[in-house]
Amino acid sequence: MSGRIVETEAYPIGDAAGHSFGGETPSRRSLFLERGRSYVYFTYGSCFMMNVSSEKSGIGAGVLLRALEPLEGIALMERHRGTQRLVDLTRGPGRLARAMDIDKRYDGVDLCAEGPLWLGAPVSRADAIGNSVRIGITREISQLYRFYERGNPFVSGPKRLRP
DNA sequence: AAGAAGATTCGCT
DNA sequence: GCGAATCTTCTTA
Repeated sequence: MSGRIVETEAYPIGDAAGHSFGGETPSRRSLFLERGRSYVYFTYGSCFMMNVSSEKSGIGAGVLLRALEPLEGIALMERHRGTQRLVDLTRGPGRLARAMDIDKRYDGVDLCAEGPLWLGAPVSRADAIGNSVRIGITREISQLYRFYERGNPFVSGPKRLRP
């Protein structure tokens, strides 16, 4: 399976809304690994979400993957998600992880190395990038740390946040 | 040992 | 648009 990343959110160093805020704990260890590792966590009783660590070892920060444009393995993603609605397959962080069958098994893996899960090179040039407040958080709500490709139908969130 | 909150999703109206 | 579902982790006693 593969997809083009069309929406992300940044949780930089010292961000009070980030999981690294308050220091390193066993479950959040991966966020403190050197840049390019995956940090997968479980929330709301039903959703896994995937981040890419973004700083050097020992410093907690990362980028949440919020949406993909599905490219390969769409039939398999449909099976994982239990729907055939293409536009809903990977629109949102929980759906994205479910479609790709990403769970704790992939927590901490090196996304820049050979393995079951990795980040590839861009397959096409990105259209204009919009930004907005982050979705679903209650702290640091004035920061515009959500980034998305304008007009892409696979971007999540309310319409007013994706013109 | 118990309680509350959470980087969401789904179904219903 | 709204509320429930669902469970891990951290906080407090």
